[in-house]
Amino acid sequence: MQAKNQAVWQEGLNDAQLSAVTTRLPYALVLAGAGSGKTRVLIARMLYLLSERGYGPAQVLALTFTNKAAGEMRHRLSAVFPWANHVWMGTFHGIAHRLLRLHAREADLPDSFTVIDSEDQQRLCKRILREHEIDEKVLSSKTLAYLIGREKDQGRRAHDVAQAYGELPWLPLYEAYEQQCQVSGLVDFGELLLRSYELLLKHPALLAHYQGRFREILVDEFQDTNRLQYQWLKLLAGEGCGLFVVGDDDQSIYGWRGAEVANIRDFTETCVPCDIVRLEQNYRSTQTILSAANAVIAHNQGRMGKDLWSAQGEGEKVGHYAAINEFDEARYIVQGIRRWQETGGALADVAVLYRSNHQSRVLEQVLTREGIPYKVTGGMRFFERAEVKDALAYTRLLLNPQDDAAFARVINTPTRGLGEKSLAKIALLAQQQHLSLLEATSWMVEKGGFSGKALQGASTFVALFKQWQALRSGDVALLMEAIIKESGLWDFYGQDGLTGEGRQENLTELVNAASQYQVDEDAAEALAITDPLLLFLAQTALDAGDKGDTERDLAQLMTIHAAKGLEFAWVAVTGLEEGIFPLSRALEDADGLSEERRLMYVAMTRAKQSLLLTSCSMRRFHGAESLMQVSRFVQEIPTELIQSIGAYQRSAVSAYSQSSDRSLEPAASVQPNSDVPFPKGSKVIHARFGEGLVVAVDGLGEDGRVQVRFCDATRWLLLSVAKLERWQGE
DNA sequence: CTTTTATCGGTTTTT
DNA sequence: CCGATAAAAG
Repeated sequence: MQAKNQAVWQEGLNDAQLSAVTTRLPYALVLAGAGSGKTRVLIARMLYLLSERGYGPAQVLALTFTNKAAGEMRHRLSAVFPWANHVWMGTFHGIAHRLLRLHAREADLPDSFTVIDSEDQQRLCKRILREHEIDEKVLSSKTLAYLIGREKDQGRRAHDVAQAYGELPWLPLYEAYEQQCQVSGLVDFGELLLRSYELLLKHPALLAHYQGRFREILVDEFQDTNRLQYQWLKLLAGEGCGLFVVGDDDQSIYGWRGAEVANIRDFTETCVPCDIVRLEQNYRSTQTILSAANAVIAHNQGRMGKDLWSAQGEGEKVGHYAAINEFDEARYIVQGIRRWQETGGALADVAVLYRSNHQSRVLEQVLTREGIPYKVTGGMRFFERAEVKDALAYTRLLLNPQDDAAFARVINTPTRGLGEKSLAKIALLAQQQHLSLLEATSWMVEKGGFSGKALQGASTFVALFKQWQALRSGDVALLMEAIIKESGLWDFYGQDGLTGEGRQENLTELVNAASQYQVDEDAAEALAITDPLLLFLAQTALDAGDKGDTERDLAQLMTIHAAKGLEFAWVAVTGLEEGIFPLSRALEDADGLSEERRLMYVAMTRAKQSLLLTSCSMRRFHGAESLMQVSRFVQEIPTELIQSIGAYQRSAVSAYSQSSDRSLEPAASVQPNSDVPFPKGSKVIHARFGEGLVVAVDGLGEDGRVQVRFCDATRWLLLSVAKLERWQGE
């Protein structure tokens, strides 16, 4: 049996991977380059510990950053190891959540505490700003939520910040926020970690219990840990527990969210003896793609150092198309995708990546027009949709009447005549009598605190909750359905026409989800929850609810952040322009450019076979057309690795190009040959614009385009699109 | 209190 | 240019 397991975990590992998997040092840092098989190493390590070193399933803890990664790990482990579901595996937040559920009392939380997301957090901040009569122009709720979040990432509460930096003007707001959450039984994402950290710190017996339990903790994507997560990790590990962390400093792209690459260096210095293993063989991309990516990332300072190599041969050159504008850019990408399909490639192997979400708009337009089916990943997630959150807020309030945030969300959704004024009255009473908003409303209904429309609305609202209380312990799906229908949400969204229909669909989907979540006994056990309604809410809190629909053959559109960890045979990275990528606002930070470059590195290393970079010389910004310069990242790729299609662009850039020999000759000087059907100076006829004179040529053959001066204007035309004919005029 | 009109601002987002 | 909020009219 041992021999069989050994065969399983060893299978197909290279020397570096094997040495990482079998290290006997208590601490190990695996610097795993993109596509170097890091998930495989993590799985193998777990199997090795379980089968070779005699660790029990309860003695191992595996931490990831995404539910997806945790799910994949669990899936792959359970394929070879039958007790996989006894291993604690989850996201940092998921495990912290579990600790808080198990020890809610010790953590000073009500059993029914609710996890709130960033939007709820921001709404709460908005309310606090209003209560403190602070204009959002002075300090926006967004900024406040961000500031609080960042401090929690550092492990600092309001009083800690005051001690460290003195009284900052927004600290009373942070304090009010903490208080509000405590009273309402709310826990935000940062709080999950901070509270569970304090839980362990304040209860030595509990800490001793967990430190005695775990013999090794494995961490995926270690470069993304923030200070608090790192402290949390070290506290939980204590003296006797091994730490096996896997990461890549070059792929740290969440610095803006508190991730500290410095944790990697600190780990090697404070956790000794530490085995450092580099995984540099890449099993994903061609050597050309890797060399290009290596060249770009080499411009960053202070790296751990790592050079990826591939055994897959050189492959084709990296393409760079300098488009006229974003429509031309999208059109060229479509052309590339078509060609990929013609060679037998599947659409599911195609990814179009961009720096910011809004860039998907034009791409979607053109892809739709050209009939290429696609899927946009990211953007609005299921459990973030307004209608879904509305329905869940009713549920939250039913479960926990103290939840003022939930109350504020639904009291007038759908509209029932309780606007700003009524809400202020309720809030005042609540504050004076130390009641929750719901209790205050109930009191006012009985004692005649409302009049007319408001009374009508408030009493139906209060009555609804009494009614639902009876369904409270029954079937969650039935309850959800009752809530959605009887609250009026269903009809409310039904009025919205076409968009309303979609919203109603989502509400139906929510009812389905409710019936599915109830069956998950593993989750119930893990979170030590018996109340089915509470279990449902706890489950949805940390879950985006996206269903990966991979069954259909669709091209994938997503931000580079969303693409991390994924791979595609054919990849286009768009908007490679100064100001877009690197993003101008990101450059304000000291480390901003480095992080943008790491993002570029991540983008490039997604590609297995074919990598196309595109840039526009003109882009519609906030309404106005602006001239763009090609991104410095394109310039950082050695000329011999790149095939420029919009050649004239490259010489026009210059501002960031270090050496002039890199820029190509202007395309106008390209000699006429069979690849250039309309050389400069030739006369052409266009079906719509009429007669014209070619004033510039760019690119070759089907990829090419020409600039033609017609009688009314001068236009760039794609040869693949425009039907030009030679005009043998006099 | 709700609907319309003006003004403003505009990254990335695993949890 | 678009979408999200804030004052002004219904």
